Amino acid sequence: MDFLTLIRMENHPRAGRTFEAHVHCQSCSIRKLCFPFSLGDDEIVRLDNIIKRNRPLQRHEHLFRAGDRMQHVYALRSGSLKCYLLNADGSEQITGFYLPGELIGLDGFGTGTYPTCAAALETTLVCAVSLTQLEELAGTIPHLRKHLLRALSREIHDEQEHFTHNRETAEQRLAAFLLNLSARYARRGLSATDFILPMSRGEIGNYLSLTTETISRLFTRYRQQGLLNIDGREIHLLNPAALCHLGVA
Amino acid sequence: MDFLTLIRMENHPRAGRTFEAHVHCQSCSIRKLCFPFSLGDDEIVRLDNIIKRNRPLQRHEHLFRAGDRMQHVYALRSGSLKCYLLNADGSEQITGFYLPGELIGLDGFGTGTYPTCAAALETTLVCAVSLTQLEELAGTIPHLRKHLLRALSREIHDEQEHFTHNRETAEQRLAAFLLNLSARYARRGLSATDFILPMSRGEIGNYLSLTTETISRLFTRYRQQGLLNIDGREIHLLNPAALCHLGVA
DNA sequence: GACCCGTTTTGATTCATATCAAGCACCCCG
DNA sequence: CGGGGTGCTTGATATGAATCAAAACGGGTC
Repeated sequence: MDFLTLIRMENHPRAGRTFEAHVHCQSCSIRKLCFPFSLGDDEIVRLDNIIKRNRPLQRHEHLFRAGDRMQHVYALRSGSLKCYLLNADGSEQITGFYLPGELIGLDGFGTGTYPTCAAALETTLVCAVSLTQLEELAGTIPHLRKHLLRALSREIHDEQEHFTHNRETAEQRLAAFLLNLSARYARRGLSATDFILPMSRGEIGNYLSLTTETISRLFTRYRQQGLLNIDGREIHLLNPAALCHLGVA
Repeated sequence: MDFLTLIRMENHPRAGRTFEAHVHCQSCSIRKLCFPFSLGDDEIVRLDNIIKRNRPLQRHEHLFRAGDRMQHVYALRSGSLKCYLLNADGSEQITGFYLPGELIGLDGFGTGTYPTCAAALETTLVCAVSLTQLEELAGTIPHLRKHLLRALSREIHDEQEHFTHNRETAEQRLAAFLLNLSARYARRGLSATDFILPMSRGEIGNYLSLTTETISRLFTRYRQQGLLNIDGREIHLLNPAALCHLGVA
């Protein structure tokens, strides 16, 4: 039995059995992240009723692939995953990394099929929300309707920001990326300065339109400048302010 | 009186007076582009009732600015405009160009304020849809609800595609840009091979993360290769297939 | 017609990052 | 314990587009 499997079983002792039994939106610790608005008791139950909890995905396993019919929107419960487009030549272009509480698959509304593939970066749990039921529910719960529009809209803005960074130098882009991750971990109550990168240097590079080599060199340079310590995927930000300054300068 | 003003008056003889009087969604030639789904007579009237038609915007005039409270979503009726983010240093990053039938301002749902500025590239007419009324209407017209999600979702996908192009060469990116414009004009019943670029070389460059000089050099190169003719902003695609091939290769 | 200002074109040079090429570290596995 | 795979690091070189610079063009104004 390999290390990952061990970890998985430790975190999720009921792996292999269904997860329905003991977790409900009513008591979910990250509900405020997925659906951050007040719902009546009745409404929460209706939301909970249409949510399926899938067995855990393992590293490299796919949640869906580009072109699959969109039947669910997913909320990430634990772990992390990446979404990527497939280029004509078969290479992948990572469009985003997702952390707990974030919604995945919203970009499928446009055509009714997912435009991207979604793959787990580590052992990952998601909640699946049936599309047809979600759309119905959106008709009767104005808050939910508004939230969906917001989530989509925010994703557009994120893409725009991400795009804008492309005109900056490699140094600035990586700094902005690290700070973005840091802020997202902090929102989840985790350390803003110490965290584990769930993705490889190559994946970061792919996402930022840089090469593995450039990412690696930049980490070395940051380390030499005393901005951070990094050992493998374990990162410790020593001077977030300076990193931030890089991003702006 | 300058040329632009003349043009405006010629196209829009009622400029200065209200436009409400004579145009309705019921009879609008591009309604299928803004809201491309079947509505009952009653529903069309309800949609039409919440739409305001503004006086024309002139070149460089703004529809809204980044940070403005989002009170309307806009449908472009004629002309064209650009949306851009303001960077910390005050420079602009163009996030998109809009043609008739396209919806503008959807990315404001996220925060309730527009993240971008929107400025007319030429004399331009828009229909303004009140946000609160649109949200109400979305509650009762499922098609409309679905369409909004679709429009947003599609915009995400467009951003992703646009982003992906960033890893390609300048030559490929400009080719993809021209073909994209061409396809959009064609959808509007206009020529796919002959059209006027509503934006400057600098604006194209800004949008594609390239410099004015590079855009200019590329146009010269395309011309030398017999791919197109271009005179000022008047463009004539001679070999779209080869241009397309560039984009893929 | 003379001048001006913004846009476009063209050329020479520079620079950031990709590419090519090794070597290293770690982990799994036999 | 040794072999092989994968991901990471480091170095040398190449290159595509930016930058700097200047000239050409067009339209608008006086």
